[in-house]
Amino acid sequence: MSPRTSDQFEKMREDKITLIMDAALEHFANLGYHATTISHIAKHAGISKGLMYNYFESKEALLKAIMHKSVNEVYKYLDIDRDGCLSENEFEFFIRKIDILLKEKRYFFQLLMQLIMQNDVREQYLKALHETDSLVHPGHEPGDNYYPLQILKMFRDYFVSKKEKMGELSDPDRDFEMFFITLLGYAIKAIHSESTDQESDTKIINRIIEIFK
Amino acid sequence: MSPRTSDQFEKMREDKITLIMDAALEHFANLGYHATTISHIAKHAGISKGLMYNYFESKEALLKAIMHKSVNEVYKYLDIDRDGCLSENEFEFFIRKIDILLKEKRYFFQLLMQLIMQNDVREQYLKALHETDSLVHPGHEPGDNYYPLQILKMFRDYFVSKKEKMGELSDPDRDFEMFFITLLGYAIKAIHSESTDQESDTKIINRIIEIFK
Amino acid sequence: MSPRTSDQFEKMREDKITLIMDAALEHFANLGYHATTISHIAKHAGISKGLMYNYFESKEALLKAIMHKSVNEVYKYLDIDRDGCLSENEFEFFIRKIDILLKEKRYFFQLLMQLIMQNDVREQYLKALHETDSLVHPGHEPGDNYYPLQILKMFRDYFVSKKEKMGELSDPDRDFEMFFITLLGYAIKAIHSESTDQESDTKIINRIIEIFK
Amino acid sequence: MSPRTSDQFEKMREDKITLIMDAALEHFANLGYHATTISHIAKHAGISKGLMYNYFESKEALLKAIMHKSVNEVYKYLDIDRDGCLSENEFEFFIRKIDILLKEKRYFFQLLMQLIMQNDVREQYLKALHETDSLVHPGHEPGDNYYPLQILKMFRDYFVSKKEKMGELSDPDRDFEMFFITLLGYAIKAIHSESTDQESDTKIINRIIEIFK
DNA sequence: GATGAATGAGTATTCATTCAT
DNA sequence: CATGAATGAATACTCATTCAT
Repeated sequence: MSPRTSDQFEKMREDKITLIMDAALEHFANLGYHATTISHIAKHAGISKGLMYNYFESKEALLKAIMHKSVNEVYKYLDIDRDGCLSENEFEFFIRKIDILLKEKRYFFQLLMQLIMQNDVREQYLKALHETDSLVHPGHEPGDNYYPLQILKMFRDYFVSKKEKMGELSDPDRDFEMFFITLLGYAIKAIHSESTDQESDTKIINRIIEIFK
Repeated sequence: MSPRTSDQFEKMREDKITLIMDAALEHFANLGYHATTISHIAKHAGISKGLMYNYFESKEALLKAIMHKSVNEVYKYLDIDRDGCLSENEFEFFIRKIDILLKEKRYFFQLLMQLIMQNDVREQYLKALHETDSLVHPGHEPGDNYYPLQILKMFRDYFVSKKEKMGELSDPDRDFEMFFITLLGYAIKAIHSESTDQESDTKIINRIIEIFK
Repeated sequence: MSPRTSDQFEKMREDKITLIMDAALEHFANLGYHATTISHIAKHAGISKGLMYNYFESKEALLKAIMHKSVNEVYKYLDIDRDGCLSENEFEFFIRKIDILLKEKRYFFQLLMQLIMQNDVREQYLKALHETDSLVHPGHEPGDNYYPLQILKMFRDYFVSKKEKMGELSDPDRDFEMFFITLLGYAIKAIHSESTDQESDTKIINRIIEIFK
Repeated sequence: MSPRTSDQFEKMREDKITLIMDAALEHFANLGYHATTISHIAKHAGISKGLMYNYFESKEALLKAIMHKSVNEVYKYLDIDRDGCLSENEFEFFIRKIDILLKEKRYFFQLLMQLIMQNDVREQYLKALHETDSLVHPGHEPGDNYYPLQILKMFRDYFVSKKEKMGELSDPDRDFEMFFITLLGYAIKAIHSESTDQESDTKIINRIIEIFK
């Protein structure tokens, strides 16, 4: 009888926004952004088409909101806000964390990969990532694009310092790139394989750690 | 003004088809299949929209024709129609061939990746690959999907026989998968990096050979 | 905390209605009826969309209420409910009153002009004016459309009687029409000119009086 | 059988564009821009909705094209590209021309008036008129907005020079403005009166000429 | 009364596909 | 064979109106 309070409205909004984003992310991941219609999303979220536009200005705004939120969640989970330096144990820990993320946020990574595969989107998206990165780690300028993402830099540093410590003859840039492509390949396989054969995946993760740690 | 022979006509037809397919492949790779319009393709190929429909039944038929042709070209180039067994030298040779292919058929692989990233398309496309595979290698049935692609089987066999020969303690399935994801990661990086830093790429390829040969 | 009397409620109601109508009139005048949204109006009036529907059945009902109210206010201000006959001084007085009205009710006249400019609305609205006119002056039937508005009749009569008195050779119908279009042109200029250059306007009003008095 | 020539296509395009613009202008004038739907226009023009977009980028582009074309036609008909100075005979001639224009291009002027009545559109449109004006009369800069339209300037000059010649005590600015609002009032009445009572109109036009010549 | 979330019919716009020439 | 005008179904988006609280 009495009108809803501001807080109640806020709660409703939050819930609905989450509902819509989840439904949209799933469809975007499965069908691709362009092939996904607002009708699809609305039906799957159990709302009317119009309601989506109460919360998101456009289909593209919805996509950006999803990506932004997911990227932040990933950042938060990875917790890279430490000294920016990896010990060997941290290295292993990180890789296992990433593996968990890949599976928990499978839809996000599927969508991310799709977007990155599109030449026109990739450049634009990488730029946005830069900015997010700069915001999270204020030490870096938006223009500073040698190591666009802190997390990549951290891993590269790991291989550099590893060489120093070991006095090895290895090439840290090459090692880093080998590590990067191996992880990339694993990620793609992991997020797209239907039967999550966890045992097989664990073997691979262990092997990656064994090789690169 | 002598009437053209039917051979000449056939030649013109082929040229036109190639023209259209090339234009379409480039756009599909850059913008994605859905975001690419027939108008775009036609304008870029220097023909009218209507003409496209003289050669291809639909946009989807065009896509399928492109994929079919490209897959065949790749098969042909890789020349896997031998005894199906890899020696060490052949292994190295293969990887180097694949690297060349990735760069020469960059647009095809970019498109292929995009398609494979889409859950609904992937399944369907993998099935089609099976069939192509079966056609090329009549020993296999379309339903037989343990080794969907001969080429994959060949590589797995390589790792199996390597173990046998070496009497090593390695796990050939794991090694094969490590090899697969490493190559996959490399492929994605190679086909999408703007500046084809050949030197850096060669380092990686050499390292891959060094590790897995 | 004593319960409000129904008079107090009625007063609040009236205030709210006025608030909404004022906000709506301003937006209708600036953007046009169709381009103005209920959301715009509600936000500008500082109320919710839903509340508007407590006071007005629909957007169109709101428009009609605004027009009705404004027309009545204009009628009241012009006070044409006398003997229906204009002396020369009354003529001058009237024109000056109209000038004041144009500026005080600028938004109303802007909206009125917009509506009148639309062929489909004009006819319908003129009919409604007739009825209002008939209500105010019960001597006239709704169908009687020779002198749709008493005020126009009064002015025409003025020009007729002026001729009679003066014994001039003038054509009262033509003079009336000249007067009408001059005032119409002045009105449009006056209500739409941003910088209300009162001096210049007064010159014109004086000139109009000089010519037609 | 043989494909159409470029010329044939061009002709078809021109015809269709004219057809669409005519249908659109009529509807815009009758219902207003916002209340007119593309479906309305398409149905009235006897074409599909989609076809409109072969010729005009958007509904707004269609409106602009119509206005641009009409303004140019009016300019051309009025032929103001002479010495920019009006003799008394030319003055009379002009007014009669304008009267003809008002009736021949009734829909355009109805639409023009509607647009000008909308505060937000007016400013924007006047700016566009400036530019058109500057293009037609290259002596004027876009920024020069004292006399935004050559045609207005010409008339004002007429009243200035009239005073000089006559040595009268008149105020040319006031006279010009009286002339302007009279013509404006006449225009509005003329383009909106259903029964084109030509006789009555001619009387008024004659009177206007008599007064202001 | 008051709120703003929710609806859905309606509108502009796009684009694969057809077809007369 | 070749053209591009033409179609219409589908899609993103808007907004007056309703309704649970």
